[in-house]
Amino acid sequence: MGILLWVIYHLNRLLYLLFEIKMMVRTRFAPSPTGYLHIGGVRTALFSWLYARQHGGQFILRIEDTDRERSTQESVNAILEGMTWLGLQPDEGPFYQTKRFDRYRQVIEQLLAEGKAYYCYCSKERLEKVRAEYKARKQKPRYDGHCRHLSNPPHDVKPVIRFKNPEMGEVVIRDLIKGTVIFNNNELDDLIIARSDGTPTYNFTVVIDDWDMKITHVIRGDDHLNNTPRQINILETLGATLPQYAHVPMILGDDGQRLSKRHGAVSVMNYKQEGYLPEALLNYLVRLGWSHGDQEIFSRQEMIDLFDLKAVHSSPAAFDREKLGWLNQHYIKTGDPEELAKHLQFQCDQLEIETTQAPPLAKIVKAQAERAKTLKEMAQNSPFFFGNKIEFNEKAVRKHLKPAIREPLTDLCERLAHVEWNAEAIHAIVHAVAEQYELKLGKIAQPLRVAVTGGTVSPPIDVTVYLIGKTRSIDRIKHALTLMEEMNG
RNA sequence: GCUCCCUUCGUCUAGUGGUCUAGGACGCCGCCCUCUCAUGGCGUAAACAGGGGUUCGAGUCCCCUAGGGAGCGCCA
Repeated sequence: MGILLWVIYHLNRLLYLLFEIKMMVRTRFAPSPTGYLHIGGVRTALFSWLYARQHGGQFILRIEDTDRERSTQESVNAILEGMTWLGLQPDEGPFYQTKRFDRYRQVIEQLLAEGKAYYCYCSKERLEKVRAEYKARKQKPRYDGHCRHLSNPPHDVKPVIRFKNPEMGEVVIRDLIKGTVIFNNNELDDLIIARSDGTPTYNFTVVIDDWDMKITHVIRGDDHLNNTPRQINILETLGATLPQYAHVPMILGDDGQRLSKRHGAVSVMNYKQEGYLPEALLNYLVRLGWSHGDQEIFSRQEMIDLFDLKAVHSSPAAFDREKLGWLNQHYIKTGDPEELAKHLQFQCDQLEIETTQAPPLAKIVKAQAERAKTLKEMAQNSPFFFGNKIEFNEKAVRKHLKPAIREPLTDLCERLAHVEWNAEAIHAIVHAVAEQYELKLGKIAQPLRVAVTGGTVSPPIDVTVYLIGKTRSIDRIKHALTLMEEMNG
């Protein structure tokens, strides 16, 4: 009996494993290198990556560079750089479509031989005319199939090659996000699969690649939903198994309009420049158009475990920088200070802030985490920790460095000079001086703050003074005292 | 113009016919904490696009309208 159970158990496991192998998930991200990698692209890449990770599958990167005019190596580099920064490394690739022209040619030849594609000699002028005619008849502009049955083609024009799209019937897409979407074949026309120079076009190369690369789930922007029926028709003609489709809606700007440079359609690397953390950006993006109950914070592993294409909204979502900022600060507050210090160093380098005089950056991170939404902001808000010289805020000086504070401040300075340098001791001294002169804590803390930072805003005064360091603090207080003397004669 | 997609607080969303006098989060405003600024805690205001159905009952299902978006290239 025991042996029987053992056999059944392992048989089940074997079946399960076989099923898993058969159903091995393969997703892809297929950008065209005609610009930077922007936030919308990152989100579809993230969804694809998550889906592959969750199912123990592969995530493939494919560069769609068939448009040789507009594709650039810089763009490819920008895409690779962005994905590396975010930790969305592909398991396979990058594959370049321009290196697969032989394969495309081969399939085109096959389609031609089987009468499933044909040469089209129509001039651009004629095509335009035909389109205009359809439009005039209040129909969708499209190709009229003129060259489908051409008996004696002209010899002086280089033809394009068109795919014979079915004229009847409909294409039913079972989209994982959009649901069932139906297109009538009579809405479609015979699309060009090879240009007159022989190079293949997008709608064709995508199909061949997804097929060859055994992509099981095509997760992409919903601007491709309209292309899908054409692609399915080609796939079916080729006898290929169809992948599952998931069309994710686009991201809108904060004004609900199409994302433009003004609101964030900038390179992802721009977010690095601005001091955002990859985990914050990813967390923000995964929650844009997708949710798991009321959960807002997702670690990378949680995203992988919980992400679900079926829970992705079918409506577009607006990009909200405020919320990104909140998440970024969350990760600044909860992250490893040593790790964050590297990011802060990066920002200082960007801003040409000298950090050799500064206390350990990890300590600055700890002190400033609560008052910075980005690392860039943190670097900009901490000049008094970095340099030797500080700039006095005139208004702050006038308000807080009044004659009455001269004596307590002098006293304070004296005591600081003889204390063991740590935040607790400084804290005790500030309190003691306040008590001695019967001042509210603020009446001594603020003048001290102005003296050592030049302004009225900084981390708690004991921590601030501690981090600025003994010598620099005392020098600055003395400097402030002489300044006061000059002011008041 | 045609085809397709979309529509819950300002924004991201929960909600899969009754538990919704619609919940959470960001933001806003207020209060508390407080040496500043923040953080944190508490709280207020704030939405089912409109109209018809179906149903005992609709934010949830169906239809129409309006509004928004995408596609209609020898671009991807």
